[in-house]
Amino acid sequence: MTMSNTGGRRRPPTIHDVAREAGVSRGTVSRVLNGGHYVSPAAQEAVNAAIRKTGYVVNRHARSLITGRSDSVGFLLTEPQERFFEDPNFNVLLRGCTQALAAHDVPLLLMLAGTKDERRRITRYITAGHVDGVLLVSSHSGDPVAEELRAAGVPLVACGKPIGLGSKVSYVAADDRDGARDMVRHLLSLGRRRVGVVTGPLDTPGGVERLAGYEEVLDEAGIDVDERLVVPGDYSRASGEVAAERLMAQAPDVDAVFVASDLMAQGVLAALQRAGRRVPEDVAVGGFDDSPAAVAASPELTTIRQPWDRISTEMVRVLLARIGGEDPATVILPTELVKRDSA
Amino acid sequence: MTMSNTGGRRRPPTIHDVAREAGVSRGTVSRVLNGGHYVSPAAQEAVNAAIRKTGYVVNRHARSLITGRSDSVGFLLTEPQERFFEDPNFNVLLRGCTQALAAHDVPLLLMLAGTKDERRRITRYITAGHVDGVLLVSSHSGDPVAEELRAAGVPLVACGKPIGLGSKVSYVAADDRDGARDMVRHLLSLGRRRVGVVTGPLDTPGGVERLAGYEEVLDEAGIDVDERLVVPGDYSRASGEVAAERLMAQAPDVDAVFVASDLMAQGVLAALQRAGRRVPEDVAVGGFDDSPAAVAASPELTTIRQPWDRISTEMVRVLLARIGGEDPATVILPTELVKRDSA
DNA sequence: TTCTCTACTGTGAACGCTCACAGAAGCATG
DNA sequence: CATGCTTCTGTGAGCGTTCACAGTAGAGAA
Repeated sequence: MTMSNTGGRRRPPTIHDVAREAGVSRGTVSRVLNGGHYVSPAAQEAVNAAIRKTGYVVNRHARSLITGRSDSVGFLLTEPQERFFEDPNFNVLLRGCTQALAAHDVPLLLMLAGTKDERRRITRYITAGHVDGVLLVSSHSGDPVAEELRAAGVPLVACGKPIGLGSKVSYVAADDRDGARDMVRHLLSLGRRRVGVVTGPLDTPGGVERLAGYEEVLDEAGIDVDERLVVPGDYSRASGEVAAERLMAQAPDVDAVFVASDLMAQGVLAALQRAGRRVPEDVAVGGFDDSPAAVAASPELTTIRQPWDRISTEMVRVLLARIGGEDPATVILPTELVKRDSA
Repeated sequence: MTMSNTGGRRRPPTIHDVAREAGVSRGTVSRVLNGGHYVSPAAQEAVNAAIRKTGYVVNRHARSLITGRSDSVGFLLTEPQERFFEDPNFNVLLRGCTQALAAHDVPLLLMLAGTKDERRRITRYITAGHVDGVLLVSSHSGDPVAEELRAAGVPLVACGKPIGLGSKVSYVAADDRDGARDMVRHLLSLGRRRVGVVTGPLDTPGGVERLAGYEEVLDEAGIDVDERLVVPGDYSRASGEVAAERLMAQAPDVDAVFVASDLMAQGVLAALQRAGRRVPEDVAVGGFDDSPAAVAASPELTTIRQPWDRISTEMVRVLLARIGGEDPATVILPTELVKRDSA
């Protein structure tokens, strides 16, 4: 009654069995397994046949023990997890990374650093070399886990530009600034001249960049930035409502708003409509993210789409390069303006 | 220029270093690491001090090589991935499993079996013993991956009752039938007597069970099941619309509908309202899942909540027990009726 | 012939750990 | 005093790979 799960599992074949089957030595089998250089075609074929026949699969533990690599990578989320787990874009990212890694036969270990305990455990786990590198999702500044990993020399690729980490960390990000520029240009092209902005948190690169894009386009159009049209937010829906009310109070003649997230834009829509302003007739609204909130909103939000699928494949490419000892360049990917009804 | 990532990483301490530091042998250190039986308090303490001092972390590859265990488990998704990745409940499940495993110091490997190639690769990976067990998310019948794993004797715990797999597979599920009973009883308690049902796909256990619960309660209330009130669906929003139209055509006097998923219920609401029926005044509607669709709908859906957080912790508990050689019982968890506006 | 070079192959050692075993020490029992 | 039992400790072997090295065979050059 205690060994119910052992039935059917037998000792798997080793490289030794394959060598005997193929009539060669362990060394030759190993060479075939690792690229096949300096192996005669005959031996090559014999080994492959033996592998097929025996159903041999390499024992990764034995390999790792000697190579010092684990041939696996971690996917580390240090953000407050609710925010990301509720964001479908996060799912696209996670799925994309998993699949891109699978193509290289590299397993992905999911790591969630919520509590202090978990953070310490995960840091030890990673610095002990149990993974070869880490895909990092963490946008708030001064993340201690990320800093510790960087200091320990763990290959790291961040999603979005990390704040406070040295230049040793590669990252892959959407071009926030350019996305913001596109949106604000679009609003101007509709003839609006009193364009407000609801920013993201300004201790995150995304928040800073999106605001910078807004200012650049106004500059370029010869419009002075009016401080009364700039209102801070924190990406949440509630902060969007508050911001919109402040905006209407400070600058009643506002005729367009660039909102740095779709969630906030939902709040902005609600506040505007409550105040009797029609969207987009009286005030045009542009969001950011192309989240499901964008189509759920009414009117449907014009917004900026980030290329999450490409972000994931690029993150994997860059991380594997970094693990391989290269020093790959950071990647900035273009965004896309999605026109719907709100602007 | 090619070894940028090696800077800062040094050879980590081994069990040997700890033994020397503590003035004991490798064996004693190993015993401390694995539970501390047959170790004197003095040695125990000396070893722990040495571990702290050296910063030693066990090399899991070396351990796995000899124990044959990997001390990791896979989280395998064989469903069409879109469906699950878009479902926030799936996120809760994944997060819950990751955290519950982390508490046991067991890493979770995320595995997505989308294409045929991926399926073959993953099957080989798992049957080769690279993970000790698998948390399985796969509800459609006759899943070949699951069957192969079961046949290979891999410890398996499914989420939801698996169809077509033998009794060797444990599972953890919400009590679909009881949830359905609760909802239909609730509809009857509102005085409704012409209660229809939009079923889920009847080749899934969930679909079958929810329908069974509906029939049981009608029986219990002495009401004959009217075939015209039973309409099939496939959990999608579109199928809900179609089903509602069929329902109104076949049984115009319908005054309540139990819909086997919130998504379908959204479709049902839309069709009913288009036909001029008021919800809940003319027709009461009950959903299932308590997904975000439930609160996004108007009126907000009365629905059945499944305890996804508990499902995940139970899945982990059962899997670890099974890996440990026990034969744990299957777990059925209670659901909860969430009353909102639609019924 | 003899030497060198290239292409290939086999062998022992090592990776860091656990496990089985042997043995020591302490104490009670015959 | 021998014997047995319990509690604790050290040692050697081995898990399945890779890696460095030595060695072989054959081709071409001197």
